[in-house]
Amino acid sequence: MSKQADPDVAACCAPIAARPLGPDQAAVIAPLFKALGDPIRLRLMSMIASVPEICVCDLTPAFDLSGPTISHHLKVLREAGLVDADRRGTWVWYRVRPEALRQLGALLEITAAAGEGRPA
Amino acid sequence: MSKQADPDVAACCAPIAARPLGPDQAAVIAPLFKALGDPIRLRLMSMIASVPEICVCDLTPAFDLSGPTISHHLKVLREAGLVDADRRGTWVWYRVRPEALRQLGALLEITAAAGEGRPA
DNA sequence: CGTCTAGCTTGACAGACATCAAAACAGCCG
DNA sequence: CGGCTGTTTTGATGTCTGTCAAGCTAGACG
Repeated sequence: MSKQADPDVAACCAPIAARPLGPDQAAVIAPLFKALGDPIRLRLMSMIASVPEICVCDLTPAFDLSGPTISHHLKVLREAGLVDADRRGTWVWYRVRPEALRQLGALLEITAAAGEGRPA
Repeated sequence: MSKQADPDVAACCAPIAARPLGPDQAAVIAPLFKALGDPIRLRLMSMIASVPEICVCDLTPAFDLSGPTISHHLKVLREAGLVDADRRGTWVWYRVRPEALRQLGALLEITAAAGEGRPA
């Protein structure tokens, strides 16, 4: 376990609207959004984020999908660095990585510089 | 122009971590994240969000991609409801839809309920 | 009307992705 | 050890996506 890509958090902090993202920063951040860009993964993410931690055995039955498919989606979230998992005895427990969530949230903040002050 | 899907903003407001997203809400929101899940689109989005509005003719030369490809990505952003566009004379101008950005930002906020209070 | 420029649409194609079945792996318990 | 449950990996398959070339539309300008 515990094998998730560390997405070089330092590369991005300021909101998307503060100044244009460079190609490198975009290449680092886009995969995080992509990981959330699937309804199943978004629900998984929100289920995991709603509690301190949660067992795969509680996630799988919430979907009309095979076990391997859920496992695949969890792996995507893991490799994006959005969640963390470890096995405890028979079961595997997932929890969210708050930094990653916070980082994305900060990116979407709308600052004074943004398209807010537009007339129409 | 001005043909973007209106993603039923009412369906979601509270952070992802507040409570699990229902399948319907996830189906509405995931496409927004998906639209941001491509490096090119993320850069386009950030370029558009950095100024009140911007002409396609200023976006295209920033990338090593054909015009049609940029146009395709802009269409994806448009149909996701993240940006808005209209033609003014010869040029087409894009601007961000602040509500959409704000909505996504709110979703990623980490509230007291989240995985924060975990011991290790 | 004719033509030029800016941008979009269509068609085609290679690569990526979601899904499942089958097999493998990790712990428990008899 | 041998079987049992829970989870991940592998392989195969159909669908989706990013890209470009070629063709098309909208407006400006004679």
